[in-house]
Amino acid sequence: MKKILSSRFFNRPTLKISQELIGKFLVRKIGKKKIEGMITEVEAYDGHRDRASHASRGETPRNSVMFGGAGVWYIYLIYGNYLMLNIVTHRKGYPAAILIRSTGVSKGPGRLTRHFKIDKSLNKKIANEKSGLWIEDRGVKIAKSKIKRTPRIGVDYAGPIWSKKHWRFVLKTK
DNA sequence: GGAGTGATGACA
DNA sequence: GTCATCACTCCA
Repeated sequence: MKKILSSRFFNRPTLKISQELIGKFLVRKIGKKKIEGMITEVEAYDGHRDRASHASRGETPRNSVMFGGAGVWYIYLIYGNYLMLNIVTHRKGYPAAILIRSTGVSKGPGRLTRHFKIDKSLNKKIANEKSGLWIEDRGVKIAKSKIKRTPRIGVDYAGPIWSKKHWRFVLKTK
């Protein structure tokens, strides 16, 4: 069983999707070559009230894609070196996205984008075969007990209320 | 523990 | 135009 996740899948509450993304497959296609890996770690950024989210300061040229429709990539540069890969969720007008932090074949969000040869040209593109970057359901079932929830990484600046929310989802290795 | 790195956003 | 900040990684 193999099914590409469509915008319908992503047009739902962010935290619910975050949990379901664990065990799905990230697929990158460049020409005839495919790079793929199972998603093992994600973080949710949900709504304009989330102080850790780029959307907390309102809409800007960079984050405008978060305010748009679901199932679209949000890619941006951080610390002058690393690109972050996010998938936009929730309905149009509600700013939310999920940061894909890790797959089985790469550790860390900056390493992930490098491994999958993701660049800024994919920003604002729809996650499907046409754009060359998408997410698939391959029928892998992950029990809820196998998913660990922790606070998000690197968001202390957002203050205790938001930095302590358990919006990071990680696949337990054993 | 600390440097590197450059786009972005806030402010003037 | 300036300036501080940052959803990270690497090396010590």
